Amino acid sequence: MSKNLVIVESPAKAKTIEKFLGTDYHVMSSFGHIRDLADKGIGIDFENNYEPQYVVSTDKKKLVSELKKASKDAETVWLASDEDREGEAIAWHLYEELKLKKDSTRRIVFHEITKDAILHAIETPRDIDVNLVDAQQARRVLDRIVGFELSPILWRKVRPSLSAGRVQSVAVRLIVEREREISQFVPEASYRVNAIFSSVDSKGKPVELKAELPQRFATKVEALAFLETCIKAEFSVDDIVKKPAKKSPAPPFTTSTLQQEAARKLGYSVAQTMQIAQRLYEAGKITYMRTDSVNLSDLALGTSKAEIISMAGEKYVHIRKFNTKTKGAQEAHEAIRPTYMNAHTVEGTAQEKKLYELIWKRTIASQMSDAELEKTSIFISVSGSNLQFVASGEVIVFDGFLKVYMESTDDEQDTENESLLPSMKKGEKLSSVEIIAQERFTQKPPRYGEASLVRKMEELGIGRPSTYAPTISTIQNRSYVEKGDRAPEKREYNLLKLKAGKISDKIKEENTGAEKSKLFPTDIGTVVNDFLIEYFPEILNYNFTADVEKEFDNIADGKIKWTKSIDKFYKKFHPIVEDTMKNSERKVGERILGVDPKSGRQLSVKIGKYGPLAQIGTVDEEEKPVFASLRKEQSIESISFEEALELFKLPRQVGEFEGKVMTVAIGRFGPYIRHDSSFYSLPKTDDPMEVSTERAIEIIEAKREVEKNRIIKTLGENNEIQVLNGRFGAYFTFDGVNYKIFPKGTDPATLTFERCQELIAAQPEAANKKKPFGRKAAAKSDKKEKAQTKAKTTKAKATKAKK
DNA sequence: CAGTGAGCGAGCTTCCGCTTGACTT
Repeated sequence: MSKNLVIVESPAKAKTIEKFLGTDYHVMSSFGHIRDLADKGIGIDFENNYEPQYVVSTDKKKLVSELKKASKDAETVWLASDEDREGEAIAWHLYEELKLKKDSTRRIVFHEITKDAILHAIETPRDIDVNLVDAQQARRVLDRIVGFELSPILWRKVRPSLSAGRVQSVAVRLIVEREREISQFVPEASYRVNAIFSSVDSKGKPVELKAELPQRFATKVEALAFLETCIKAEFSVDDIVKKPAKKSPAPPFTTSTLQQEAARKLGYSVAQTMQIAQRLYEAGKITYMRTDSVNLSDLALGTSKAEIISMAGEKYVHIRKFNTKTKGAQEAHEAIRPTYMNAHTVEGTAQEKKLYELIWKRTIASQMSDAELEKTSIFISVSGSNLQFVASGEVIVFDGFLKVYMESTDDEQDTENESLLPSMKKGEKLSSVEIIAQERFTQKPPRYGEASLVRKMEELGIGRPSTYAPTISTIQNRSYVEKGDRAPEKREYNLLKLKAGKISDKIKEENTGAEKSKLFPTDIGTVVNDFLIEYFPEILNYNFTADVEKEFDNIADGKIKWTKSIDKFYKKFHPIVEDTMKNSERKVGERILGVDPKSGRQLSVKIGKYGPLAQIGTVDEEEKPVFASLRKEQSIESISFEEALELFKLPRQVGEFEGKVMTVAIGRFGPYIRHDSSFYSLPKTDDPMEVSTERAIEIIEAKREVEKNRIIKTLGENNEIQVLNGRFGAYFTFDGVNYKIFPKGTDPATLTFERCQELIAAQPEAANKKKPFGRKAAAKSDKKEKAQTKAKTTKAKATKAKK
């Protein structure tokens, strides 16, 4: 039995540390927090000075009893959770729950997992910082109060099962407001002028030079006037300016910057990035992946230096210490870096390799020299005008860190690759090849993607490295926000071109506004957001978290008692909750669009039981209202009167077939024809408003034909196996499960019952190999989770009933 | 697997932050 028990938060960390400490130390992991506020009810005793009611989480019961046993057997227990607010609280909860003794308990901390750091920590133990623990209790209780008092208001006033909270509601707000900025955006046009000049170099070889006019023209008249003067103008090199410039590497990765770069460079979602990073961490390949620190350990700096020298030479080394700029960063860990800097790559899946290499490059680059550039600008004067063209070029004099890594940016539209310019002399005459004035429009603000939302949240100090990915899935799971694409729209622009002394004037077309994998607010998200902003502006304020963080700091510094701080908040907050519950109106986002010209009744849109709907008439009229669902891409906020009216043209009857009517409508899976209680999907090429009787019959018969050919044969005494024709070729089903037929080229007609049994036996492995990511898997796990909690609650109910 | 949208109003839902598995199609 070991004399010492060390408890850390992460099992991977436990494994590493145990190696450093030797046989006298047994290292165990708490797997994060071991207990939390009680889940039934609010878990806070308001009568008793906000006393938190902590319970050991059900999935931690077994672990806690193991820890308890191990702590009893040990002479000394070392609480080595992270050195931040949550870590301190974890230590305290362990102390309380394991009923540890003060004399035999030590609190130690280290921010890097190196032998020196850990041995040093063991030599310098301290007590649990009660003030820091209290700051965490205040954080926890505040979040519980906000979440559990706001959510029920939404259940009553908007829709059941909704949620609100300090972090998620602000995240949704960002997206709703961005969407409004975009829809209110009015693009402004101006004319940008580019020119191509030609000359000959010293050897008499012709060279071309691209230049741009820094000024833009507001109107076509001005642009045209400038081109007119260019017809007769002489062009000459007025000045050549060379300026040295520097580029510095970005700091090593934090959780947030890793998520952004992995999204930009590798196209991963934030959840994906975290899953892959977790695997690399567990395999000991990288340091901890949930961190807000850009700091590297001395060990890492040393090995990086050695690596750079062997790779590129001494002059590429520039050791740097980065400082975090992030609001509220707690810096309990190092930056995300490779464990061993000399490993340029790792074994593993393609995704793991790519992410690892990204981390390796970023880390190495952060310790490399600046890149040195020379920027050249050639100013070209135009006779008869005081405007000047500018040609700019950039040459890398010394590549420095660019040898391994360049950070990406979000706006990749300005990819004018500035390169080497031909050498020119002052006063040199140039002739113009062509000069183009192109109408350009100001850009809409971009929608947030997952990673750019994380960046914004981090900037506002909202959320923590461990919660970025979960928060993003929460707001999507609650259907406040949807990830989606937007097809580009065509836009006309004007192009004026001066060539060979003539100006041409053309209208051209460009694509604009295409978006991929961006976050869009849903109607329910918008309605909930507007409701919360109306009644709880303080909580939804972007600075709310920053303000309460200051308060928590004061608690941590011992300047104020946590219960006092919470009391101050609650006394203000709770009355508003009560008042809103009593006096606010139900919010369904109703918009009245006008009057239906046919019936003369009111046309409106709102959120209904099953989602957004349009409605003709009102419930208080004698005649019942008529309803129609909004299409997937429509929203209450932006739908027009005409578009809403259009919805009522379906379902529409398209005639009779075999004595039964055929109706065309649009359902969850798109347009369909219903006939004799069967459904027939409309091909994309058919417009549901136009489909004729003949065409509808054609579609029905086509599907029947496919159905007829679907069954190849049936096998087994009760036909329990069916061999069928599917979209991807023949397959067979048994007991509701589909099975592949192999080897390839097998004639399905020759299959026997016995052969099918063999194939069934062979399939489970094949099915297990493919692990799909994404919506399906997520929806599944969500469902399961729900089922589990349901089981839990029914169980709880049963035990209650027994009592 | 495609329709619904009043009601009797049961009993349910919900937060943030710290950690990893547990499941199948």
